[in-house]
Amino acid sequence: MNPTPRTERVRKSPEQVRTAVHQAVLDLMAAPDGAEPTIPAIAQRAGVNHTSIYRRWGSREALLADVVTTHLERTAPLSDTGSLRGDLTAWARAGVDGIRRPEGRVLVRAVALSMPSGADTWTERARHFGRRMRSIESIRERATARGEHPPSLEDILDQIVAPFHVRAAFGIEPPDTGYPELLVSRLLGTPDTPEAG
Amino acid sequence: MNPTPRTERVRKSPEQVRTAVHQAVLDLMAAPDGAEPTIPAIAQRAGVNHTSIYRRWGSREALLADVVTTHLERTAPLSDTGSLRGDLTAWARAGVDGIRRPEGRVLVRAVALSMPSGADTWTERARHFGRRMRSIESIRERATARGEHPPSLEDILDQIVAPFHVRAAFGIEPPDTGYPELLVSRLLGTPDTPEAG
DNA sequence: CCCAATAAGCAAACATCTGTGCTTACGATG
DNA sequence: CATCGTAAGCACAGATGTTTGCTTATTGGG
Repeated sequence: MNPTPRTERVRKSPEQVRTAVHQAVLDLMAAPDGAEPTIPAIAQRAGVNHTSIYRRWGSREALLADVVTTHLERTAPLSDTGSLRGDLTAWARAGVDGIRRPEGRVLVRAVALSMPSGADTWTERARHFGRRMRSIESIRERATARGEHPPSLEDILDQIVAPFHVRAAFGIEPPDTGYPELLVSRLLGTPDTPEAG
Repeated sequence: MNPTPRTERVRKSPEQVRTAVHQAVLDLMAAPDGAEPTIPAIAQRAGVNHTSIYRRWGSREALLADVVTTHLERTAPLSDTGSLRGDLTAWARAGVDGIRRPEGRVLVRAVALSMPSGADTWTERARHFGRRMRSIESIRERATARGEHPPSLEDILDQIVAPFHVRAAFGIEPPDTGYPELLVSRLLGTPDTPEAG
């Protein structure tokens, strides 16, 4: 008896769950409706039980933060080009590629969505954002070590990072040629001329 | 008999509901926890039944969009200073005041939150954003009418608007002196020198 | 003054999201 | 091969958000 083979329920390993969930998040966020995915929706898409997600990550914010850090660091291995200008341009070029293709746009939006909205909010948000700015900081540090004088983090934020976030958030395509170079030149001055500021 | 006076349930007029709900949205978004307010929460705060909100606005996005357009146009009567530089500086100064005080930060965040996340998303988002950029466009138009040659909308977006949105979204305070002038000078060049672009 | 249209309030159904206790598969260790 | 710790799956409960049918106060027009 028991002709019904109980179920072909195959249990995924923790690593499989992690992978499947990450992919599901990226897929859902890249989907045309582009809404913030819910935990149950992610679970279904990933083919795992939603309780696994709740127990492992606890909140959607934490999950998104995990996805972001994982894939951001994978996507941007931080090219060390040997010059401040080169590093910044590379960063910006990665950003352009990022917001031009859906799967990259996703990450930029995910950064915004993974912002903590709970209790201590403002300082917490700033700290969280600081974590995302580490790649920029390391670019500055390398420049300083080389004896260059990089602009302040704030100036880089305003002139390089901000345009990407706004465009990703609002769906505005960047110019298709020379945009990274344009942004960097605004910040550092044109390659030939001395700095303007 | 009937000693219990049934209830002193006073019904609000449509206009009262509208006002109370708008104010509740602004209050809740300015609150320290800064989370996206839910419809029931808004209703309770406003002292109205939540069904009234559902029936009238239909979705939180629509409600936020309504709040934004109403208060944005009230807050920024668009000072016409007589020069492109003056207008842009005034706009930026309003932006600084905006993200420095909670009740203003609210509007900047609300713009982001009121972005449509539904069906046609990207074009829809862009259109929605375009609506928010009208004030900038009118600044450009006035400048053109005066014979000035204003920068492209895109350049203004990147260099003036973007920094505000990013800072509002991530909780980063702007420099407390000269920030509007700094941004405008980057875009137009310093007042004394000729344009740098 | 009366009447019809509009929209607020109420209650209850409905859907969805969040969290908990328990069982059980998997993998590591001895 | 036996045992144990970890974490996935399941069922269900509780909280929260969304929607609908109905009643009734308010408003404006005849």
